[in-house]
Amino acid sequence: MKQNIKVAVDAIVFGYSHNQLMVLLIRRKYGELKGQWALPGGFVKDDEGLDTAVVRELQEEAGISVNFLEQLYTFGDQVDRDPRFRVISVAYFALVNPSRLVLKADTDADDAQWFPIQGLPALAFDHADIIRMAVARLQSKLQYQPVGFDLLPEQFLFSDLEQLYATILDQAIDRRNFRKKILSLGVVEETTQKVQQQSGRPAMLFRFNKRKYQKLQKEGISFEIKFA
Amino acid sequence: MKQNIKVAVDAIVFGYSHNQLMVLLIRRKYGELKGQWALPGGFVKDDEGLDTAVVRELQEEAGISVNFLEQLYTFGDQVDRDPRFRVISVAYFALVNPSRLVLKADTDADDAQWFPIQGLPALAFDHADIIRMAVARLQSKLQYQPVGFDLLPEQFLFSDLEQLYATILDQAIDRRNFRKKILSLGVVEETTQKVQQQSGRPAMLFRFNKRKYQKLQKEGISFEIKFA
DNA sequence: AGACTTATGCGTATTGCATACACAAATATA
DNA sequence: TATATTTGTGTATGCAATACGCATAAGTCT
Repeated sequence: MKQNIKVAVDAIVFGYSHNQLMVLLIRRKYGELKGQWALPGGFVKDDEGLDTAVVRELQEEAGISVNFLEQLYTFGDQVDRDPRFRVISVAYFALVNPSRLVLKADTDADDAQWFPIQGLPALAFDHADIIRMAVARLQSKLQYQPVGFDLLPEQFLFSDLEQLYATILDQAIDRRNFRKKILSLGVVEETTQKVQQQSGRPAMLFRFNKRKYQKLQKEGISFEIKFA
Repeated sequence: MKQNIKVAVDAIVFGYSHNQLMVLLIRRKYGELKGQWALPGGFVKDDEGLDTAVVRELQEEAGISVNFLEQLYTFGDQVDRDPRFRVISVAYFALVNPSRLVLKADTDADDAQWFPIQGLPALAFDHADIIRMAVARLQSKLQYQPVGFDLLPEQFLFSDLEQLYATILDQAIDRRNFRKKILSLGVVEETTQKVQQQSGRPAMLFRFNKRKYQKLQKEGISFEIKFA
């Protein structure tokens, strides 16, 4: 059995800070593409699972562990997507919340960096395409799964959640209807704490109800078509 | 760069006949697992894309070409899913309509066969898991994409379409509401032909409006959440 | 101190779509 | 001719998404 194809994993890690959707990128240190920015990832070892490989690479390259991880798509239709040799890449979709957003300087701090989704640098390989697909996935996910939890801190303002949806979906949101919708799902709870912003009425802090959240994450948000 | 992982593709091909959901399986001819049933598929060549590989394998192993093909998932978390050596498999989801349902005897007719989803034989590798995931995908797809077209003949009865949904989703359907729903999407058109079944009122033949169908297939069926 | 600005929090009317359900039409068969 | 069988259509109800207005609680400006 002769076959000469290498298997890599890549991760698109999304974070949310300062009202912006961010993506984690790594500056390549070696080889032809040295200096270029790319998604974190690398080759899979012979004795490790694909999932294990992503987790390891994220730890090695950015010292980060994620809140949410799922397979996105496997890129391998184009034989020459890697200029060096034939590589197929299993791409993973990941989310981190702010408490894990800080990049440890395991590797040089300079090599791993967050970029806002609108201001990405030139990327190696087909990584720009991969990110585009990941953004689409995030957007659609937002509509049928309560994903916000994995991007927000423990406690947050309702306006934060609203901003997050507005930013990622890139559309205006009616605050009142949004609130009604989210509260009706029962995934967020009011805490007893208030927070004072710049000016205006102080806001209540909210937190996610983890149980209901995880339940809904599995089941999906309540819309199924029922003919019967 | 030392890595010893082989890349395979497998296809879950669904067909629909005699009011049953069918899956295409292949009997393995060689090796340790000789005689066992498995999904059609095989190793990817060094100079072909993943998508090309699936199409080729389906042609080689069953002499079949499909109506719909999309990537399902890549299986590679378990290192020993293939007893021979490390293999990751990119699984594809495919649909064929009855006009292509016939298996050419390219290979022995005996080696490729349709099985009803409820009556599958013992399967090699983790192929039973793969099929389970594919069925779930088909069921959910049915709810947000007009998939029926790729499983039905050019012209069909409304009751066929209804039966198909009922069979795959495994639930009873209210004929009147189903009809209303589907017609409101505008993807099916009445033809001028009537057909007489066993007894009862003769039924009109319908066909899909390909344009609207393809449009909806890309956009998804009309439910987005709009907060604004 | 009072008027104004800013942001939060809540309520109500409307509309559209999913659901539930009943009967007429057109054929075969007994 | 009556009965069974399958197709085809219509209407009432309820819930959820949308649209929209206003009160509340702060800071800020004059």
